[in-house]
Amino acid sequence: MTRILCVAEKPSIAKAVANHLGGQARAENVRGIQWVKNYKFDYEFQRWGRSTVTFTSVAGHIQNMDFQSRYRKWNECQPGELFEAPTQVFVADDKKPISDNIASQAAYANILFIWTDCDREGEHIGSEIREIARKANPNIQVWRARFSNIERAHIIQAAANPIQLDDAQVNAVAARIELDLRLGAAFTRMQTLALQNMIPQRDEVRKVISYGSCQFPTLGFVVDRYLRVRSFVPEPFWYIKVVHEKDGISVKFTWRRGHLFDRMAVIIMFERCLLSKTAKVTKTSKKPTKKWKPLPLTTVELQKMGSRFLRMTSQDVMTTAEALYTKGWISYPRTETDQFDKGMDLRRLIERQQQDNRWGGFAQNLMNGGFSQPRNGRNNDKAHPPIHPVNYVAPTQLNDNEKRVYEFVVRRFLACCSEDALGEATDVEIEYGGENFHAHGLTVIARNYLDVYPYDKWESSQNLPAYAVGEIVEPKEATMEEGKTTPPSYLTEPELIALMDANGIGTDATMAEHIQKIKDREYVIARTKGGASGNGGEGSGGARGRGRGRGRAGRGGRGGAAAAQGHGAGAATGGIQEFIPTTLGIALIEGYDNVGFETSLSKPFLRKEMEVQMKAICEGRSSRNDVVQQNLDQYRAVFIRTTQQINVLKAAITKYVVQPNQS
DNA sequence: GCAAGGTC
Repeated sequence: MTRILCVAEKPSIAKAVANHLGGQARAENVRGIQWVKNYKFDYEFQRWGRSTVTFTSVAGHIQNMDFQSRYRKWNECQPGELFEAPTQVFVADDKKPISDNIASQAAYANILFIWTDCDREGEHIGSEIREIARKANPNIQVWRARFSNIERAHIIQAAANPIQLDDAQVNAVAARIELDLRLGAAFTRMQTLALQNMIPQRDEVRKVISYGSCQFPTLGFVVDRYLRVRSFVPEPFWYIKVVHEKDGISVKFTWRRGHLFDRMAVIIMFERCLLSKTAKVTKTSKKPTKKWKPLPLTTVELQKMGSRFLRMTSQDVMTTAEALYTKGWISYPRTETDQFDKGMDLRRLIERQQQDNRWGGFAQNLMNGGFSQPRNGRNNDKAHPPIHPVNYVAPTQLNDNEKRVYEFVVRRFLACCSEDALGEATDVEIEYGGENFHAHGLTVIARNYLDVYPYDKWESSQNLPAYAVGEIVEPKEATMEEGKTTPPSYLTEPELIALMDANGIGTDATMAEHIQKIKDREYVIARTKGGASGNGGEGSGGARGRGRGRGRAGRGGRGGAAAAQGHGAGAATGGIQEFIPTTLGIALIEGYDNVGFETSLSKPFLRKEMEVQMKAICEGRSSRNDVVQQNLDQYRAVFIRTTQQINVLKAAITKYVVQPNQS
């Protein structure tokens, strides 16, 4: 019989696929590592016939890249040498048992069948597995499975149609790995060595002043917003407000022009209104409207919603979601997919939620005919389904954070499987002294998904009285009002995540880590929005207190800080984190901006560009070597210019950190 | 003492 070694990217996939192919596959322990198992069974492959199978897994990347030993020591080479220093790829100590397991299993196998996730990183992990297996058994044949979910039929299909590893994708990732290492290490050492002794150290530990292609743009977003808040100058504006009373209802009409910054112009228009005495109804409409139910849950959305509604940092949300996943309560929490596969049995998952006393009744309604197929978003990573509950767990078995995240995941899932909320929108438009004004009313007719999803708000406004087109009305009140523009608020965590996502900074699984990193490095401090103290709010002292002063008023209620209330543990109020750069953070960004290269290291363009180039490698339009060399050349120029003009960077540090009161 | 990406 043919002997086949299958390797997945993580233990859960190995287990699930092995059970689909082998029935109750026998699980054997692997020496030196608890969570990886070897599943043994026989299977009739279309291509290879009756085979003896070992199905195992790795746990992410097995190999790491670093410089050769001499270049790992900070004082044995110049940071600039790291652009060319020889590197080596090796198995990290904690991955040895995994690597050894693959080697020993491969030694007896005829075929290596790779089952890593079907994304770029998965392809690279596949190549690492291939390398280890070939070292142990040079004759082994290598294949790869193409699968996008772990439904039985789909897996059987994938087992029957093996393909080859895509070396273009492998090379794209290899380029990223090398660039991140070289640029990260070179700039980090250069900055740290040049600037460290200018920064007051709070304790004995020498703080690293790190650079990374993701952490710096992340910091850049925070600083950018901070500077906009600081430089904000309020501007006065004027507008006209009209109130009419009918059937005992006072109807407020808003000006079509919104507001204008020219006071005289508004005065003239306002006087025309007053002169005309009456207004005429020009348009009325009453039509059904709806509020769409949410899309299936992705990782980015989970982190945004979590930091907005659950009183948790995105990092805590991710750690908690991972714990819920490993315990078997929710599906894999790292996914970009916002579409449920048509074949997926969603009803079975809803059924399990019927026993809960908070949303069980709602789940029951879905089972009794209320079910509606979830909407499809635009993203499908072809590796994982949207995040959803897989089993029911009682709140007593979970800790506080787990309770919140689980509740959110369940409510979101049930909302997805429910109907849109329905309402009726009424609109009335009047013409008054040559100006147009309108009033809008909403009546919610069926709350539907809103009943299980308190994170969305949609409420009836007052009912508008009936108006007829052509009707002449006499305003009860017409006033000219004054207002002023309000400053933006500091960047909040959900906003930062959205910016990172939109600019391709980090991946769904790493964005929270980058945010944590700029906190750890004391580039930013986090505090609770609107409140006095936040957690982690002990930065190097800098910006705190300086950004106060003006404009906390009138931030507008529309932001989203208004959380759901009174709907159980998950619907916490307030508690959003906002980020303020420290003096060090501002100095770094300003310093690089002043070095004056076309694209500052703090801007997201460079990371985006790297993404574009990786795609080019994947599509065969570019090569690994070209991309690496081209980027090294580009960054080397920035590096040289920065070291030559290190005084520019030092000046920024002096301005903000050394003498923060004299700016 | 350095990065970012997987995952436990």
